Amino acid sequence: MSYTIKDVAKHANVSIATVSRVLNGLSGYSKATEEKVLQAIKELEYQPNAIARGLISKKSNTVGILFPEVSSQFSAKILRGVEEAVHRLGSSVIVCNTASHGQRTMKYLQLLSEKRVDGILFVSESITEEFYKTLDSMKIPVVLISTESYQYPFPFVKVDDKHAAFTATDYLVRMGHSKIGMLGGNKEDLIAGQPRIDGYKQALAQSGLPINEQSIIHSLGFSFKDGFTGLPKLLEQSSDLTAIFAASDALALGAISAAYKLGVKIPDELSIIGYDNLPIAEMAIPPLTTVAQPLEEMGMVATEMLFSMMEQGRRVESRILPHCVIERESVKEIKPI
Amino acid sequence: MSYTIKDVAKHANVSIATVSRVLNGLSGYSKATEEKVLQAIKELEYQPNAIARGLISKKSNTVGILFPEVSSQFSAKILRGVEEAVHRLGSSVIVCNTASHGQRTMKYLQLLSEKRVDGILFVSESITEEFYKTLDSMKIPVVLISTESYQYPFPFVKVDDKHAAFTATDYLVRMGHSKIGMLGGNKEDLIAGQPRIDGYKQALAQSGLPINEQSIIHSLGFSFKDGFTGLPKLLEQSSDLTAIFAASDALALGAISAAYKLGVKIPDELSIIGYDNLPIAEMAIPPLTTVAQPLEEMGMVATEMLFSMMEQGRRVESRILPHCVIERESVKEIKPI
DNA sequence: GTGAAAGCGCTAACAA
DNA sequence: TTGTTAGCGCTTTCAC
Repeated sequence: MSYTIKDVAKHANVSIATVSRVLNGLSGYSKATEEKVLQAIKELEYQPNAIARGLISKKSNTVGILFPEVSSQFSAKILRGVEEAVHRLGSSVIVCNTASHGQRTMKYLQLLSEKRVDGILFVSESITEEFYKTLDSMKIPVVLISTESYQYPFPFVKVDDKHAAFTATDYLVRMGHSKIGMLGGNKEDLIAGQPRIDGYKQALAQSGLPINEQSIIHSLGFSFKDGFTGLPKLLEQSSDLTAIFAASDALALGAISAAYKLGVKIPDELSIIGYDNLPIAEMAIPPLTTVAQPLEEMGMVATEMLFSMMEQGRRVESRILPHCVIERESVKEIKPI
Repeated sequence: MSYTIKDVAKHANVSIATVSRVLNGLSGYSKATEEKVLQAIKELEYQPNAIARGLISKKSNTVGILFPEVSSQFSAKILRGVEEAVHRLGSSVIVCNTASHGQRTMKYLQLLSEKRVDGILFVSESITEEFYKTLDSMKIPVVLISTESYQYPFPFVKVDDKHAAFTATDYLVRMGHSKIGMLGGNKEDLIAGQPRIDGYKQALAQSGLPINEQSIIHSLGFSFKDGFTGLPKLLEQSSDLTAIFAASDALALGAISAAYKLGVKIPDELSIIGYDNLPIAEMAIPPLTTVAQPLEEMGMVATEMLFSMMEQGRRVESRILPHCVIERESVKEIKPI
């Protein structure tokens, strides 16, 4: 059992109130008592009990973060930014892996509520009515990362998916491509799925290029496997493609592996641009050209938003962070005909 | 402000002691009062305050985990296993990114101590005397993951690095290779660096193959970049190598990328086996044959060890988890001469 | 079967 | 400048 403020008080021959004062850097004691107290703290190696502090201050100095999948590179990068900012701001972060499972998410929300976390970060998933209700009843700030809600008023930080997809596709156009296919994620996904398809189509339309539904593959997810199985299908449907926009880096890597198996040379016979700029992008062969989302920064910005809501008690503006294309070697410039 | 046990008691017309009893599933009340209390809890949507509970029970139901780098795939996989087990066991996990920085680590230890976490998981890094002292003074269970300490008595869970490196190298031998090089990590690293080199040498020795220091590159780390710069050097020192054991998957992928640039065909001209079996291993071209560490399982097992120490108060045995080689396509079988 | 009351370690209002 | 005291929300004796 470690020492309490009482022990320190006794040791320093002062009251616990005085100890509390020097502990919290308040005024109301002489230099001499401060010395005495500090000395006692050092001698006893006293550590204030954050739980007792939390009980009275009604602050746990802890925030919760919910991921559909903590072990993905995507989540890990966001977590890195969050962890950095949270600690800089004097708090800790509890991580929860929801596995995109509603009931599990509810259990976590319950848990975080009982633990009296000061705020919640919600990543990638969409907010159901059930989530909203309990989030709302907790009366603590919530910030969404890499997702948004059209129905519920939570501030968010993300990239403009449609715009980023436009940028990726437009980059391909500028590199001389006109037969451009897309390896899409789940089109039911209104936040990260459909908007990227819209951006792709808009880029094509803006350059006067035809939009052909045969040139799009809609996968169920954004995974390597989806890309691996998706590419052959896409090439079968549209054999004259010279470039592909993949809606995630994992999808793109899967496509590259499939292309390798098919003997299709990247980028000589087929160019590919990805989306995310995960660490794997630069490990690809060839290194993957991709549209970067500033994941760590998104985590940091979201955390800062959360804290300013916690401190000032008022809502904060959502933030759209800039994306940019990272040129590597998976896209080849071709001469327009 | 949410409701307290007092409100529930008032609402149900019982004492707070009774509410506490039903909350904790203790005996000492009639079926009828239980109903009343449960009803009141439901109506008020009462949520017990875990902080108040923690103050009195002296348990925070929280454990801390320290990583040198949370955002690596390696850490993320371990975290996934830990998160799973921790929640199954009724706790939460606070993550800390030490950046392999001593002072930062000390700050986190301090923080976790003040938060009165029930246990600590320490990943990949080695325990300094300073860490040991504060860990020891916290008087809570500690379990090491993917590292161990020769000087301090913390139980650990890891793979047998030397043995796993032996297995990897021996696999290459069995596939007919006799000119085998190694892309090593930091040899100053007594836990993950040197043992893998030892395992490699032992496998060679056991098969009567010569050990040539020119066939080993010692990098500073285990990263993609290290592999990328390491391979050309290795090939320059020993141009007749037919196979390479890389001490990590990242190192192996870096080597594969470098080989690609050099025009060296994998596995036709050079075979490569990795170490870790991260998700990136199967995304490589060609898919990487590697020695798998069961990272998620390591996280789960370590967590279970931690909890059994917390509950039973006594030390627990360290665990060496089995490794195995995952055959993919980066190693070619060659006929012995 | 149920309630009153003490107290976990701390902060903050109020006195002195 | 300093101490006394009343809680924060809960668990747990100890009475009844």
